[in-house]
Amino acid sequence: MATVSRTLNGSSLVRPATAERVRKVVQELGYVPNSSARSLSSGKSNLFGVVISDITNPFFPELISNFESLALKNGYEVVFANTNYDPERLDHALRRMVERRVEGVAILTSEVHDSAITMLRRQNIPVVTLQQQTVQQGSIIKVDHSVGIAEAIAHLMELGHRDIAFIAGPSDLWSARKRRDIFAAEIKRNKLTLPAEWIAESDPRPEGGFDAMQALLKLKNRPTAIMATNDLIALGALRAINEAGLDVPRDFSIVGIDDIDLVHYVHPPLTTIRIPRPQIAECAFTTLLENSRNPEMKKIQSNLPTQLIVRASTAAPRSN
Amino acid sequence: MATVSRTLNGSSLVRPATAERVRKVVQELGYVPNSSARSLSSGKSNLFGVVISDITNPFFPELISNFESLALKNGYEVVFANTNYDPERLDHALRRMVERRVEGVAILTSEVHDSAITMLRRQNIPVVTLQQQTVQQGSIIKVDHSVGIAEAIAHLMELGHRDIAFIAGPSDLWSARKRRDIFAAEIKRNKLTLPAEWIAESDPRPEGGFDAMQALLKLKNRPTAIMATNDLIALGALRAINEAGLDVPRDFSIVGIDDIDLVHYVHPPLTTIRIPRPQIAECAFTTLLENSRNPEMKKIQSNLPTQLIVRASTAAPRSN
DNA sequence: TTGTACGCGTTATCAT
DNA sequence: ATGATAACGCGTACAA
Repeated sequence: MATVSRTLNGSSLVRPATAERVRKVVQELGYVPNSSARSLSSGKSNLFGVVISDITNPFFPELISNFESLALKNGYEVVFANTNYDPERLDHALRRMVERRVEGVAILTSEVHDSAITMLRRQNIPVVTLQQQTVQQGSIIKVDHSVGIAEAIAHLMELGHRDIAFIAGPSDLWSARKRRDIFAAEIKRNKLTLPAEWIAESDPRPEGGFDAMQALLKLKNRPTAIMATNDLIALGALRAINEAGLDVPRDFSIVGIDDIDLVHYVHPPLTTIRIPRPQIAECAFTTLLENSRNPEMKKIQSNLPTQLIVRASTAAPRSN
Repeated sequence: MATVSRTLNGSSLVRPATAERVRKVVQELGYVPNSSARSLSSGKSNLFGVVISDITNPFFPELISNFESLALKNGYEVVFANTNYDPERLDHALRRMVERRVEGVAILTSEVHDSAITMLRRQNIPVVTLQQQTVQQGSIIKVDHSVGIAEAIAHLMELGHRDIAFIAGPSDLWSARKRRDIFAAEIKRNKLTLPAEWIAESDPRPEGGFDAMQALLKLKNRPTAIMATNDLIALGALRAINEAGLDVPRDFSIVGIDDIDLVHYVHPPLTTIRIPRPQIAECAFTTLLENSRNPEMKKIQSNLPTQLIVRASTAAPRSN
């Protein structure tokens, strides 16, 4: 029994001939080790948890895909959970992850309460979150949106725009408020005017952007450029513009955030602010890995840049 | 100890007062049960596995999302794996699922070898796959593509098209070959001509569609309509057409397959053949649930319809 | 209604 | 280099 275990775990304390014999029998019997028993006995789960808020937003699958590849390469497995923007589902998901004794959790949602994380910390489980002002525990991946947003506004101004609206995400999501505030601050810094009605609030999905844009189209004082808090919203806005018989970038310039692959494939390809997904995934993984090896739980902070990617959805405003 | 276990599992054989006391202590200690120990002892993992081939294709996240919701509602958890079209990763994923003693696996990839499934069947694990001719074991979800493809061709012919090309997926994927063959048969049935060069082969991602369409554009005898084996490929083709300065549907009509949400949000919105994702997810889940309750493992076969959804990417050909 | 004791499949510790 | 045996944390049959 012990020898079998040793063989399967590649211990060197087993005679090659014996190992061979073991492997043969294993093969014949179709024996597959039981990972529950394994982790119960060893005290190691070899599991990381990843929580995201919307698997339907292409931003996240790429994150997951990258994280999973890294994990597999390092002999870890990954459990996923999709909260669908529902805090209750977040709690459920984290709970289940604790039950599985994951060795670390990456919470890559836009909103996390401290209470959720406290549970994890009580169990001494390393946590990494995306930058969230409300959360002060665990390691944090900061994504510096201000640079990208500043670049975007500068780009639009250079093209001649002075009337820029912003379609924000739901204001109960901290990340959405944060991006909106950065936008507003940057607008102010550039001494542009920003009527209240140019800040729209939207569900973070394309439908939301569609609705928000329809509202903007009804305004008497229309902006000439639209920035959206994510690409999906920007796509929804684009559709609303098209359905109104108007054209991008002739009638409106549009800038998104995220740089999901699909913005290449719409017409016109979207100008957007790239959020470095591969780096986020890598950063989350390595942070978890380090934190789980070093139980001292020193907080790791990282700061990832954003960057404007200019494509065809921005141009000089029509009146120019 | 036993009383604690009973309390946590909601046994009625516990005096309410005791139960309350237990819960309080549990709360204070921050105790969370260990699911490994639980499933080791009970012999039940309460786990289903889901394997998909490309999490980056929006077709799959919706599948996952639906499946996960159903599972949670029924007290099950789900482990996912993304094979990235790599048969080796499929084997790895299935292996890990067996190690976790999942109570069923849904293999929702386009290609599965019998050998992979044999391992699962040896362990008496229920399996459900999408229709795959090579695989004869386990339950099967059939998706009837022929109806949708026939509808699409009829729709194009009604508009006046007679020259229809097909961008197929990689011919080493059985599902890709199958769709292509159905298309070819349907073309023949309608007595249309189908030069060999109108059957393009493509990577199943937008880049593939882009490249394939560029090749089609170089042809002397161009088709007037393009059908693609999935929506992502269709989006790639659409982009290639746009970049060539041409217009859809003026210069080419395009029909995709899948009906992913995003095809609403490109311009023009894509005509496509809807594959019923929610039903696939539900069918996969209920099949697994039934099969895992009834260890007799009777094969369940279901047949799901496809349906043409007409939007704005199809119109009469220009020459008409 | 509660507590005791064994077993689940594996790893780890000790002998051998 | 190998085998016996005690954990790991939970469920459960059985005793109390």
